[in-house]
Amino acid sequence: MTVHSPDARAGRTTGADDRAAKRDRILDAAERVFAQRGFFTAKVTDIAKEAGVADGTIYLYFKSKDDLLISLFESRMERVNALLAAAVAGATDPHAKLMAFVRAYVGMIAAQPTAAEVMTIELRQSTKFMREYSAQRFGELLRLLAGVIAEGQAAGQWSDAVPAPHAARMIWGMLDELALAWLLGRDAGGRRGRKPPPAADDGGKKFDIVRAADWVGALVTQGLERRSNA
Amino acid sequence: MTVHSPDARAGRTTGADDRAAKRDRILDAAERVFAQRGFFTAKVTDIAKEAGVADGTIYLYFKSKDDLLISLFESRMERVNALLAAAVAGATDPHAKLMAFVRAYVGMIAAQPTAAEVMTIELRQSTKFMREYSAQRFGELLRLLAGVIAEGQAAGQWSDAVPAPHAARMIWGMLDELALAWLLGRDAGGRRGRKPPPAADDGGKKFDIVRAADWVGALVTQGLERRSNA
Amino acid sequence: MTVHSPDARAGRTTGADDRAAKRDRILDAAERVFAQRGFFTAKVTDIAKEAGVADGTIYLYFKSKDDLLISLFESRMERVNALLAAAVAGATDPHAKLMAFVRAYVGMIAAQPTAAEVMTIELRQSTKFMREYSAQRFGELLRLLAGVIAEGQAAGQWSDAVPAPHAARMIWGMLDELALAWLLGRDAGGRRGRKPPPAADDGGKKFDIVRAADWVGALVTQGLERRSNA
Amino acid sequence: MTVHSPDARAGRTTGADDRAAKRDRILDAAERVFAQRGFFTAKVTDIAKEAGVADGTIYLYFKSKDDLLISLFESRMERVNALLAAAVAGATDPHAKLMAFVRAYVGMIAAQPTAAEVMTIELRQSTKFMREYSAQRFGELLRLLAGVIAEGQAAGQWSDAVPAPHAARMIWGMLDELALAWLLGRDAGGRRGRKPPPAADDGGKKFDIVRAADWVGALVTQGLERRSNA
DNA sequence: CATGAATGAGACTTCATTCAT
DNA sequence: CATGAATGAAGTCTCATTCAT
Repeated sequence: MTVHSPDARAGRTTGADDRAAKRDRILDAAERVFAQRGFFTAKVTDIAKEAGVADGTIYLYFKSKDDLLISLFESRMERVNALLAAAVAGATDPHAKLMAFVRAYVGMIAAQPTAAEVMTIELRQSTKFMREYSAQRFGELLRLLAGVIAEGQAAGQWSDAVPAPHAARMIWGMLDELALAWLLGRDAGGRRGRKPPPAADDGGKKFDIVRAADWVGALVTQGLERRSNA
Repeated sequence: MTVHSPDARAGRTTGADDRAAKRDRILDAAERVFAQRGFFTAKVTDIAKEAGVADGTIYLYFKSKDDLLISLFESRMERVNALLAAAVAGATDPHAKLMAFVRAYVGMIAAQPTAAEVMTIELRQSTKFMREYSAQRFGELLRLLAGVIAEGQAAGQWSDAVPAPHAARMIWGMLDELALAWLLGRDAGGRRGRKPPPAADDGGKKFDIVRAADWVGALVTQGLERRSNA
Repeated sequence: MTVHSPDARAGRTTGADDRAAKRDRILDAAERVFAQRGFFTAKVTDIAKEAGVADGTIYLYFKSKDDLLISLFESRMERVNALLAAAVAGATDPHAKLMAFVRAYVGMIAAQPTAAEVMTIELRQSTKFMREYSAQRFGELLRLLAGVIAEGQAAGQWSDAVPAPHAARMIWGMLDELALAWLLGRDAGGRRGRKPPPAADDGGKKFDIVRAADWVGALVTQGLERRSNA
Repeated sequence: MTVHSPDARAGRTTGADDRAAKRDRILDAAERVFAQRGFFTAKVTDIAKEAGVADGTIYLYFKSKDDLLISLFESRMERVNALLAAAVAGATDPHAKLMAFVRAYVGMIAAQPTAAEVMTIELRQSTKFMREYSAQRFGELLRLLAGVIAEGQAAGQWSDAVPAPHAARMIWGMLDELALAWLLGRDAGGRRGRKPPPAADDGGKKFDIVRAADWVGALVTQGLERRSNA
């Protein structure tokens, strides 16, 4: 039976897998198109074309354009959270966990800039609805990080001057801003050829995002102040 | 008062002032509507209604909806940059300058949350064009902050492990993320009544944004690590 | 009929034919609406309604309202030029060719007054752009006619007191003006019920446009002057 | 009283004259703007600016944009009809009258091309309403010409194979088409730099419109045919 | 399931006209 | 009379979504 199924050729397996595969193809296409055009500017037709399906097909897999956006966010966020959780789980003490988190995140940015661009720029703040929605999902990520901080504070290793949840926010803010700067700086000048004045560096031009992990580590753990005994 | 001015009668101001005043009224209205609906969702009609003018009047003051957005951004950004510059100028040593910057910013957020919401959420990443455009304007702010950092580093007071421009980015990221958390937490639940699970605090709920200045100060200058000699 | 054509079932034509057919339906509808309301006064909605399609459908077949106008002009002009060329080709000597041209044209006016009205009145001089555009297309028609004149002049049959291209223009002017008079006279009084004073006939009231061919023939070949030997 | 009137300076006379003068200024401005942009494309603001008055002022002299169009048409048509009538009145026999008519018309075209452009192109066929309206005014002109023809026919000088009113139409058509060709050819290539293929002359390029009077004379009186006894 | 032509609500923007000054 | 800022109706065009094939 499977042999004669039109989908059985080329090693394809079940219909359910086919369905999932096509859904993923659409999500990947949406990611590319959103990254290029932005969510509101992106047209469903563009995504369909990029995915190699008909416009109507999109609606067999997603209820609406909004639903597609949310599903994409969901999908990528799961991936991110899983990766970060694994990184943290692979370390032992709080400091190592923090660095693992930071390194995992910047590594991901560097490895998948298109996905990162969509996450960092397009998906986050598109609509009020999305904003509230994403807050929940980012919550997981933030709680993971806050857990690490709290652990370090509980161990007496880190100061508890800053409540762990807010410290987590702040660290996340650093990472996020660095990611944004790197992503926007990547193709600086862009299609408009308009370059910002190169004289005064505002940190927005090409730099090594992976190295930025060390900056975050340095700032977060030791701060700017020179240690008297260092 | 002087009766010979053609516009002085009946307390009327000059035509130029009238024009600027109405322009401002439209910008204020746009700010409120963008904050409520988001840029793409906001309709020109809504803004006109909010400003108490006819639809067509908008186009006597702005070339297009895009132009309105950019003008709003420009206007608010000037205000922000001026305020921060003044705060920094009022302080003497790098540490005081940094704290002045941070306090001025969080104070502004607290004082004008609607404006802050638009700046932090809507205006920043609306379109590719806007993104590039805003990058330039944020550049000013970042260079101001980077200047303070560099000054502290040059004075030997602060470590130069992190290049000043990137340190500025990171500090900005912290402030921005805290602002975002506070702004979204302010009316959490929103018009959809959907509340995030209250159990695990992710730092997104009501907190005192002004107090957050101290957190930033603490984290930036001393880091998390407990001083050996403290 | 042949069952193996994938589109032959149920008498359906090919998709390409469908597309062309609907395009034509829209053009026909536009012709009627332009004739009735004029190009600038005609609303896209009117055309859509007349064609029995949705507004948006127009834009699946034409880039803009302007494009629709141009396409209509193009379509009708091709038809006219082909008909006139065929008429001329079917005659042998210059005089016969001239009369064939004239008769074909007035015949067309009589047979398709709506199309003629749009060609003669609406499409010709709508915009600067259209004007330049149409000049090119009318050029073909004028060159055909000029060729006939030149042939007669070369054969020594006709005087070359008037250069052929300008003679062609003049003959075309006669035809055009007669067509205009007839078209406007057809439904004189129109929807406003305002009738021109019927006393003095200015040639604008109902007359037989087909007979006008003989007038053109008479005037063009012999002029008004009575022949001394006639 | 008149001395102190603000309008009395510079030899200006009564208020009524002022009013008429400004009305004329607006009409002249409208003529220029219509010639340049076309009736539908021309904006009332453009005309006001060209006339050096405020937008609202237009409405103190004309009921509407349509009224302005009609008044302009009226004004220019009166001038044309008066001129042609005078020319015809200055001649004695039908042939001379005909040539006087023709020469007066082409002379006018050559002398006032802007006015001619508006008459020939813009004003004639703008709207259904205008079309019917202009038919009446052109009627005068056509009746004048038809009178000349009829006179020649009555004198036995000219064949009555073509009814005078229709002969008048045809002659008018020649003149009109020549005028059109000359007007459009004047600035051929125009603002788009798109030149029609120069190879095949269609009579649309620069020629002497005044000489065209002779062509009309030749064609109308003698036709194309070579006289056997010539 | 897949297609993609068709739909039609709704957005932005223009511009003739008005009216308070 | 003159002004010109304001009005708001109306038009063109877009694009998410549907549904017959």
